[in-house]
Amino acid sequence: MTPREKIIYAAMELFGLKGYNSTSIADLLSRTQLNSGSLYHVFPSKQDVLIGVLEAYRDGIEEMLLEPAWGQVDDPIEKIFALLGGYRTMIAESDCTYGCPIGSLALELHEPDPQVRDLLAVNFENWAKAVQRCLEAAGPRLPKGTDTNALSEFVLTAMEGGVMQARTHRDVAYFDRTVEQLRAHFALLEQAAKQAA
Amino acid sequence: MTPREKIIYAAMELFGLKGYNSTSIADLLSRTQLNSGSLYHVFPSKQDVLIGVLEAYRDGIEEMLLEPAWGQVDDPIEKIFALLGGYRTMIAESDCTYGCPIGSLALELHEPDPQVRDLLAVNFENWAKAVQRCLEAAGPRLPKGTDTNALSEFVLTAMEGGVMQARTHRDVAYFDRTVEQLRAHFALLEQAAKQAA
DNA sequence: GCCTGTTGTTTGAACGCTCAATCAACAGGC
DNA sequence: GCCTGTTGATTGAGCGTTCAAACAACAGGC
Repeated sequence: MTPREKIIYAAMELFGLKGYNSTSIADLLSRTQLNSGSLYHVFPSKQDVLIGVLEAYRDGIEEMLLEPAWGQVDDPIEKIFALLGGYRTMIAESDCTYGCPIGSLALELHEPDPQVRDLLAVNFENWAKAVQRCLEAAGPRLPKGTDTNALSEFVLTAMEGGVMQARTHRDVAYFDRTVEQLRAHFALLEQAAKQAA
Repeated sequence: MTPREKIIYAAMELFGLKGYNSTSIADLLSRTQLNSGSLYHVFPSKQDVLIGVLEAYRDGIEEMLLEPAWGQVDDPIEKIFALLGGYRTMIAESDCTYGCPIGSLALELHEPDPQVRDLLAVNFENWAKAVQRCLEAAGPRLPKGTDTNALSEFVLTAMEGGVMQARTHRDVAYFDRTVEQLRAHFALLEQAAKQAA
């Protein structure tokens, strides 16, 4: 494991746990057992660590997020809810302290550099696109002319909002109810598509 | 205007603009033209300022948020979208840097004191309850047995997720599409209620 | 096999600065 | 004279970052 990997790995954990601003370089050093010079040899600044983390999320979405969730799911719409189920697991396993790392950073960083903001946006975009592919695969089960882009963004919206409420109340039930509402929405869409056919 | 009011007012602005951690006491002092001793005479710690802010949001939801949005709206379901319209205005007027103050704080503070967490939760709860009253007022327009509590939380979820994406992409359209999807959901619900009748 | 020069990496003390918080001194009304 | 509220320089911890020095690994010449 290279120093670079060590740092990224530790930063992913700590940024998620304490946030970016509240994670000090000293935190990263004690977690990785590196010295400050070594860290700064690899990353010229703290923000570069953040960029590295966001790139890692961007490049790892398939194997870190999608593949684990979709291992044994074929139905395209169930894949969407399997993805949400992955988040539910994270919330429950963390005693409801889990927050989507991208969403948390997006709200914590109020005036991010363009490079950072773009990476946040790209991460959201890739997530939504993965959902959109599922929606396209569902084909005629959704009403003709469905805006799959807008609907995929809506799924992301529901996930982020549900995670936020679950963490604030320290209660997964808030996430569960959000997912339940989304399920109802999909049920209504499928029903409408069937009636039109 | 008492020092206390000055501080709360300035803190509401600055916490929203830069976040809690990135707002220094010095920022509050220069904004209010107070001295540090005066501030600490009113608020024993920075966290107490935060608590004051959250209490102000809690106590001011009617006149600061609901009344302005509902001034000329009677239809209960349109009241919900008028409320969302208020957020749309804030987003647009701020060049898409606006974030719901409660949501931003909820995600920025990773290990908040119980008192702070409770205040965040209460603010969410009151917001959702206001929406829920609209849903109840809509009566038979929604399907019989609709879980108005869960649906009101879903509206909050949509607002928060939409605001988050709009700010991250610096583009109101993301918020608009979220609201559009929510409108579609309500249309389907109303249609289902009508068919059942 | 041995020395020498080079390159890339690691070390960790130190730096300058900002932060939240303090407190002895003071002012003005009653 | 007392008391409530204000002043603003001061404190000390913690922050991100720097840098001269040490070190390891290797290549080439002899």
